[in-house]
Amino acid sequence: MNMEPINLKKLASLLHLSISTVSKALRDSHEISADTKKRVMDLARELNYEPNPYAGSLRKFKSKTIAVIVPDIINNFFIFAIKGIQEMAHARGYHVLIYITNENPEYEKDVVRHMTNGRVDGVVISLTSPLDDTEHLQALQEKGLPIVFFDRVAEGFGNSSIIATNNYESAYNGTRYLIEQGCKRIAHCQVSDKISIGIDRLQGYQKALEDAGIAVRPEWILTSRKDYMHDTALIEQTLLQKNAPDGLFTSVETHALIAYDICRKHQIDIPGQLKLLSFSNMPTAHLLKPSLSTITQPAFEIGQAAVQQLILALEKPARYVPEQINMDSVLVKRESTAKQPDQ
Amino acid sequence: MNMEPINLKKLASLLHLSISTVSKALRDSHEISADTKKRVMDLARELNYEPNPYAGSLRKFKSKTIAVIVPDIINNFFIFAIKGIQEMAHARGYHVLIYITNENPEYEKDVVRHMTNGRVDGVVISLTSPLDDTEHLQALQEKGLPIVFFDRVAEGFGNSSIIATNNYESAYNGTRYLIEQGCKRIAHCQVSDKISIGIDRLQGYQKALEDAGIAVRPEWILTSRKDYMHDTALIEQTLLQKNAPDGLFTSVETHALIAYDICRKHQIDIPGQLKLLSFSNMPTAHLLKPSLSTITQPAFEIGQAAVQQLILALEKPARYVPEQINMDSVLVKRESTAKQPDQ
DNA sequence: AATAATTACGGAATCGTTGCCGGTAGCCGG
DNA sequence: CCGGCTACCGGCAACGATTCCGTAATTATT
Repeated sequence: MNMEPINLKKLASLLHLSISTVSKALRDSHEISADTKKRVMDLARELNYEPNPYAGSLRKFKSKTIAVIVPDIINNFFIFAIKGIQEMAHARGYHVLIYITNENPEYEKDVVRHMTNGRVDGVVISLTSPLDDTEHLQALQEKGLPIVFFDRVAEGFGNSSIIATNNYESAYNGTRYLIEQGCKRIAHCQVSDKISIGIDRLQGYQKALEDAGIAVRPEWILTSRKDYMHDTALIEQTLLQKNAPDGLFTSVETHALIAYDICRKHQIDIPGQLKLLSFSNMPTAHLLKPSLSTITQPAFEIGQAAVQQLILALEKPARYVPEQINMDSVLVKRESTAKQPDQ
Repeated sequence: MNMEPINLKKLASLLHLSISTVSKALRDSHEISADTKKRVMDLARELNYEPNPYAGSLRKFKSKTIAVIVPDIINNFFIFAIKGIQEMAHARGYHVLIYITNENPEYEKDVVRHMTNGRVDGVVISLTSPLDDTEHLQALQEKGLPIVFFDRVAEGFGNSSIIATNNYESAYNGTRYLIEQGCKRIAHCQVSDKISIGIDRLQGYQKALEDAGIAVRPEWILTSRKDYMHDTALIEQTLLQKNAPDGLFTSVETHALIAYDICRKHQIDIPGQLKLLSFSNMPTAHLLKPSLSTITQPAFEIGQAAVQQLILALEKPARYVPEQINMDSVLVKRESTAKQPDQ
């Protein structure tokens, strides 16, 4: 069952040609006659010859492989982004190694560090590490590996493109929308206070409150620890306090779902007592009870754009200039933020 | 910025040692003195030396890389399975290449064919190809590459483990449950009539009908073409005909969501007019309106088990015997199948 | 004290592929 | 008839790491 492998040497001996001739024939070199090319290609096809990718990588310092590093996969944003990354990469002939850091900065560092050995030509990453702790990324840069950030980005990396959404504006508009719907006490649940999207979205939220003349209450800025139990307790306690918020703006769909569960448990009416708005790419948002108002990012397109930038950096380094691409997310208004009769 | 690479040669020259000595020292060989080992390891750590994986792969015919091939990624079953695969693989020191075939058998064949070149040590796959068209998998087998199937499996591959759920029993129990809830006219939407889970689930559905003395109506066995428009039209037409089904049992969550949309559009009451049951791993099933009754597979565990089997085949081929592991799925009863007062 | 065994290291081949260089045969112009 | 040109092909040295083998120096054995 374990057939002996077919390689150039094998082909060459069968065809009574030299290895280099076979190699050139397969690569359609002009140095080889049409006759010979045909003989070589026919036999290669017949024997199902597939060049060993690692031998080529060793010579050419290119692996035609990229890494995608994401904090989480149980999150529809990343699912759609990965789908975009995957499709674009394969369309351009690249293979995709996937790494899930589980929101663990130490693990992310490990993964990134082991990436300096030529296994991949470039990296597409959505960070879980705090913005002030990025030496592991610097190391990659120094090795000359192109990096493209998406969604959770780090700025100030000279060579790196950044693909993100208009987080500040989205959060501003979302918060203002909640205010327009009658909310006066809006809490915000951020994914982290140390990463880009956490900071940008918080600022948008704060600015919208200020512009409406509403004081920002620090105790209503909830910061996730990416721990289900902790986050649940934090949100629950906030929603159950006296004079509780009448609006909740969450930064990831997980927290919106937690809020749903809490409201069911304690019979808090959405949107009557609490209006809920969340960044989310859930395909079921419109089917929930009540349907969930969302700020939806173009996740698939973000993934595609990230890979396009990366491949540009890899294949036309001369023509490549790092770009900061900002895509618009859309606010989809549904029942969870509906204005009530008495409001 | 593009620092010169550090490899064994570089380390050797810096340490005034030979390449082979450095290599052995790093691998903790007994041939090397403790002194030298320490000198080597210290410098390697200081310079952040990472061995080139492809050079080793070339010599040892092992890449420490596996491929996971799935038909789709916008499907929570595969999401959780991929998470399980990923975690287990990384825990055992393997890298994971991901390929999404988009339910396209031709693309799957392409991917599999290009896998015979040593890029991966083994393959974890959920099939999209019909059961009677598996030469591409035979080719892998002949090359000696271990394959582990999960969920959508192919039998009769001597070397291959199979990880699946009790599809027949689950479908039987699910259908019987619908009957117990008062359904008399149950339609079934299968994912395909040519793959394992499609066939097994259909048989379970049919047997449950027979055992209840209900005739199987072929026109109520809907076969997906994995095309959103087509599937929507098919289900819509079935649900709108006169004497329409009073129960729908779908094999993938996508079709359940389609059914939700159709029912909303045409004001068909769930569960009043139509009871809905679906295989699904949706985290939002309990939050839908109405909440969705599901048959939920242990997707994460299936992914883990698949990789465990694969690594066993790779690392202890002598001790490895192909296994057929069947895990139980659970039927979660919710509103979409609730018995009505008059039933 | 002579031989055997052990320790610690270096040399060189090897994995499969690429690409530079060189060589031969045939053809043409001068 | 010879130099130069093109078309076509082969030899060989890499790429980075592993591993078999060889060897010198030191230690152990009888």
